[in-house]
Amino acid sequence: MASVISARVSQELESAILSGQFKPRERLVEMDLIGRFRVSRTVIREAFNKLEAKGLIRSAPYRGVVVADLTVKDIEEIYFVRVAVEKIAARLVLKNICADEILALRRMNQEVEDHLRRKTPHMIEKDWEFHRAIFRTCQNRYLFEMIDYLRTKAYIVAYNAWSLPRRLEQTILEHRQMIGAIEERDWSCLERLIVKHLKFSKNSSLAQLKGEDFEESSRTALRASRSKTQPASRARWKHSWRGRVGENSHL
Amino acid sequence: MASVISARVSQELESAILSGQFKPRERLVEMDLIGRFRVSRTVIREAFNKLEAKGLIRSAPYRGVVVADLTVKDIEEIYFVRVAVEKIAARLVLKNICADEILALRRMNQEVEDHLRRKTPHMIEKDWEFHRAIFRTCQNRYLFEMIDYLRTKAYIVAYNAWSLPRRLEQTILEHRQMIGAIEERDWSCLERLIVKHLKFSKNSSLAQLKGEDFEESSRTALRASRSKTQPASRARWKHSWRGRVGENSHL
DNA sequence: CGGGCTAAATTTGTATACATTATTGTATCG
DNA sequence: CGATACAATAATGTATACAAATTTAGCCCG
Repeated sequence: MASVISARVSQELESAILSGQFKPRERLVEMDLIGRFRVSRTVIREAFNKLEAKGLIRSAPYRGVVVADLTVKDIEEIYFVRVAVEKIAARLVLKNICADEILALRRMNQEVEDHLRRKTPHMIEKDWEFHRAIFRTCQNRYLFEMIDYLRTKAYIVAYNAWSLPRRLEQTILEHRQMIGAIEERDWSCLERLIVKHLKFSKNSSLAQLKGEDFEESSRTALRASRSKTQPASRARWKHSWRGRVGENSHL
Repeated sequence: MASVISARVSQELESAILSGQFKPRERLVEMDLIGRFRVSRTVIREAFNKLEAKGLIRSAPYRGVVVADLTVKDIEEIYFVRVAVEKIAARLVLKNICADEILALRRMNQEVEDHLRRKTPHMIEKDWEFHRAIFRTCQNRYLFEMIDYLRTKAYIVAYNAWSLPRRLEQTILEHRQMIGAIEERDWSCLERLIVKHLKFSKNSSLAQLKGEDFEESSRTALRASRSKTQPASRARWKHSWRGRVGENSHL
């Protein structure tokens, strides 16, 4: 199933979603994407399957695919679990990480800092890799999978977080502190850093969510006033299924 | 993506795997399955995608699909996380569950007991539903998803557990104790029950795993002695990719 | 003008044909 | 006899055609 080509498409689509190129609730139409990626519908659908498994899109029979969106409740739930799970993982990291791996983290962070200072387009994925590298040393594949899944999910509504003031400097500082805490096996310090980081991320997401609600409602109002000729009842229908499609598909 | 028909196929395949009809490392060939389910390869492949997301099968490009297998290390890792996560969820259950839901649990358990005593073919999935019902009341979709994912994963090598002596009576007792602990909001009792149950499941899985290793090695020896005419080097190759395919595909 | 009905257009679901790759079988050579 | 090279076979990956469902647009009517 995991053909190399559909993996590429899936990855590029994922990047597009996480970078905000496709916004939550935006529809993804197969026929549009075959042009963009120069592949057949089959491949697009394979990619859709992968993304649905990652929780980045939702789908319903004969109604297509939309980018997943998160409610405030989702954010609350996700971050509750993230805190719990990352704490557990962090404990394992301190227990299992060896000197080589700490050195590798330092080197990797050097690279991250380079990208952050030069604000390259890859800085976000480099930061991502750094966090993955840390938690991979917990030596528990399933714990790692979960952390990755929840982080990805959360980032659906976090693409604006990096444009916040002083975010870059803050990240550099946090990374250094984390490596320090790991090196000294300072459990309570590492825990504090993780919780603080997650709290910050959560607030970013919530802020962005509120911002989008605002934009959304103003856009909706605008459209409604422009298209008075259309039957209002149908327009509202179209809108509502998008918001509800596949709500329980992942439960 | 989630067409009704591929969902059906996916579900039936899942049952077949979890009931041991398809054994770990067994190969699933598309062309064989289209006959069994009377659908096209497209549908089979859709189902494969869903099952891969659930971690029930593994795949590699141009090499097809095999039922996932778990090593002893996997079992250790899975149950470590299950204990941690189910403890957290249980705390939320006690916090959030209401009288109606407890009543519903009692009714559901009555049904489970019926099936268990009559040893119907549905007893396992009824038990499954009961546990899902409990953890659903934690009111955290993501926590619930994880518990479900890990439980499913673990059951790949647990289809023999139900034939163990006194397992049925044990289950009935455990369920009643759990409901009691929930009703009285007795956190430490519920935690004890959960940990005990998981410990038991883990040991069942480990026991089954050892049993299969034994069967596997005797079967392999048999085959090797029968096919002396074949070049030994190639035969061994064929065997080794099956065991290794897609090992890192899910990480 | 607005609401409800039917038909066209769009979109997704399924089946199948063709392309690519891996595995198996066979022959040849050292 | 065993290893290698190459042809035949079987399996998966990709593209496309056709079927089914939904959405959109047009129409009529009150």
